[in-house]
Amino acid sequence: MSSVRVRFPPSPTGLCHVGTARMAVLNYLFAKKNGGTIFFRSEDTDKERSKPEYEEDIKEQLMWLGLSWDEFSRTSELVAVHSAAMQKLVDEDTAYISKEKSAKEPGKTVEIVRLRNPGKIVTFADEIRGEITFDTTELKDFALGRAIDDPLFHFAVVVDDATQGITHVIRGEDHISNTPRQILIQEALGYSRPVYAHYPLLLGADRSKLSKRMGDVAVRSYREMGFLPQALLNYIANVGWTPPSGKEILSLEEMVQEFELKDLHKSGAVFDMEKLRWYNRHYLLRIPEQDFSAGATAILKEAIASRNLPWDERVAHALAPVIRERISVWQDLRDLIHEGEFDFFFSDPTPEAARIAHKGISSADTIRHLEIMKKSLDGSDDAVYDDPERIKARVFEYAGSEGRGAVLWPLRYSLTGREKSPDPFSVAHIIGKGASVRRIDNAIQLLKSI
RNA sequence: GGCCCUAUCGUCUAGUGGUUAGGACAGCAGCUUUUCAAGCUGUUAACUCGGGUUCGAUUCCCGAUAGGGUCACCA
Repeated sequence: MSSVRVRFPPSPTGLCHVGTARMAVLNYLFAKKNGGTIFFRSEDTDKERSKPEYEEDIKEQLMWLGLSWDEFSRTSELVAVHSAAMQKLVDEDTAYISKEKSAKEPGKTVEIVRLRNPGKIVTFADEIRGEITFDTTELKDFALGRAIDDPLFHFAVVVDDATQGITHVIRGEDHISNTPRQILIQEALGYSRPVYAHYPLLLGADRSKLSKRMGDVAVRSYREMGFLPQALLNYIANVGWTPPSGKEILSLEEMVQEFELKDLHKSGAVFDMEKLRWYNRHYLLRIPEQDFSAGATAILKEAIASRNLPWDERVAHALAPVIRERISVWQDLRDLIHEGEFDFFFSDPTPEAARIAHKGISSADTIRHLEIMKKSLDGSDDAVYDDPERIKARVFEYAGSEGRGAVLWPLRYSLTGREKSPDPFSVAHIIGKGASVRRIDNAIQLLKSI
């Protein structure tokens, strides 16, 4: 039994697409599970649209996801092999050169190489879907190359698959209709047939093939939004495949252990951003505190600067736990800051006097409560501010006896100037003693002035 | 339109010739809570339709319908 050999055959005509990443993951899992070899084949047969930077992006994003490959080839560099194969077909009269008017350049005549289609019925076994049969007559004498030395996609694919000894072709179902013509080329060339497995496509919200029109499809975009590679990898592998264990959260190693082609689904699946966000939050919650803090600080620093607020390293660091509780993806943090949700951590808020008192509580009582809070917080030594729980312990008994809302609402509102925010203990901890006391005092003065 | 593929909650899915058709995300409710977020608990919601086969079909077969893919001198 020959060993397994699979391929990642992206065409470098655009940034790495999530569909490309999914193709790579599925092939990777199958290869690793079976101790196989992976060929990364850059299919740059379209000279006009292929760009080196796209090839770079695809490699970069796949590596970012944690994938790897064993061998690399570039279709354009194998043209000699393709030409020889095509020439052989022409010599055998299995293919012929046809002089035609150029479809691209009006007026020009070109020599297209076409296969003499035997027009037979082709049946192939698909590992996921069973037997699939086509009548290839309708394919006519399809084109193999724009010239003997300028192969078209299907021809190059077949020759490269055979030359590289590919045993399993695992690709999206959009290639099912391409399979019979590739088989015709294979047979003309006398190659053996690989095992085929066509998995379902990733769909947009409208259930059509995921495309740029539906929003972000570039892996790079997800990376820039702050999705973690494990989360994206886990998600794209799990939509369209269910491991026997039924687990939803799996590491790449666990996926390899569980992978079987037969567990791939048959029907297309809608790409669900909410589910992806859920995966991301799961992984974000598990990254080490130090790393999370460093990541949050970097984003905060830039976003806070863009709002022209003074930077405070200590505040930023203390803010990390609050941030972790509120975001699913790093981009959420940028959004939060740009919406002004976190301004009060870096500069004193401007509360409205009328909103300071809790509902149904008089201004006089509120001033009294705030005076006591201020005194209590002012009298606390700095160590108390190291831990929100200690601040809470400091004021909670009073709040409990006087009515939590009556005391805690004005305290929190004084500190944040917002109807909605994290709790006052966390806020006081983060902004520190000086700012806390100052803000409470501001609120008291504001209340007295009306 | 021809050909091909597919069909279970809104979404991703599990599953079986006899089940209270299970889970996850989202939603909703409650708890907790000064607010928000988080967390915890509970909960709404599905077998596309019509014929067969069968004692019995969500499950097997056929058809319809719907959705998708593909029909290049793109990949």
